[in-house]
Amino acid sequence: MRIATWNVNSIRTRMRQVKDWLEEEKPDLLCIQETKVDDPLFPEKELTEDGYEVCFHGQKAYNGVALISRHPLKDVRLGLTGELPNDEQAEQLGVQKRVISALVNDIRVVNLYVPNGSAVGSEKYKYKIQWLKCLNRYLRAQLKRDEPLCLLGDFNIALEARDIHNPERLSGGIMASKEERDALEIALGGRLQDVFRTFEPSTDHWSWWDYRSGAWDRDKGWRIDHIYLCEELIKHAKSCAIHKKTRGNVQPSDHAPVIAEIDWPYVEREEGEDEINNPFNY
DNA sequence: ATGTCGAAATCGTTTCGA
Repeated sequence: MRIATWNVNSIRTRMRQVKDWLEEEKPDLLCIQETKVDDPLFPEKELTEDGYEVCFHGQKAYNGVALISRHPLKDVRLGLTGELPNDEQAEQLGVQKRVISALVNDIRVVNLYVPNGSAVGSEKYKYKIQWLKCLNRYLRAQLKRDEPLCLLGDFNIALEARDIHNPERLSGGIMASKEERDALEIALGGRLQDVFRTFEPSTDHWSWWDYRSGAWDRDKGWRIDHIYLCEELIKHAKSCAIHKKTRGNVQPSDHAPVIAEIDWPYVEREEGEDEINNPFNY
């Protein structure tokens, strides 16, 4: 099973590129962020006519998330609510459409667009920290369910120095401050592994390049788009790649897709099954 | 550190968010 995340920065502006990428890669599931469109205006038909099942949770101009799937989307959930009853904080934070989740091939997939936070100490930064604390509570409840979990999306946080092109200058600033890094680590709770890092330990792998300051031309990027897997799934992870090429498209998103391959659904082989099922048994 | 984007309203130029 191949699962991808991509902040498309407006689905309506990027639809041609999304369709081209889907045609080339044929992932089982694509999770997108920053759709920037109200639900009634989501271009659903353009995807369903290509054989995808789609669910979305959007708003005008800002935020918005969606799932585009070759498999049935079951038990779709919107926002960080639904885990704890009468969760006022989750309800309040749910005004901004940043979370959509579903069961896909028995995997609980949670697609996130974490707040950017603007500048350390700002009102938006405080909101980001509150939001991450709420995510922590949501994941604590989710992990108790014993469903295989895949948490992915645009985290707007580079957790380590190797995830930033210039850690000396940028560490401590927005997307790299201690408080937001700690808040994300706590939410991950030592139970979720960044699948990209299980295959690639080195720096100079980015998923986002600012439109400004010629960041793409100078390859000055950040790795802020992640795919986290629970223990059970990480055992079956086969690869993880950043599709940097799309950032070089005409009128690109500022983010590139990240895609992971998992050997799933995984069927445990019985002792002697090879001999029974393989008539050539050599 | 901001030189660029995308969307919306204040409408063709400005404002906000990233």
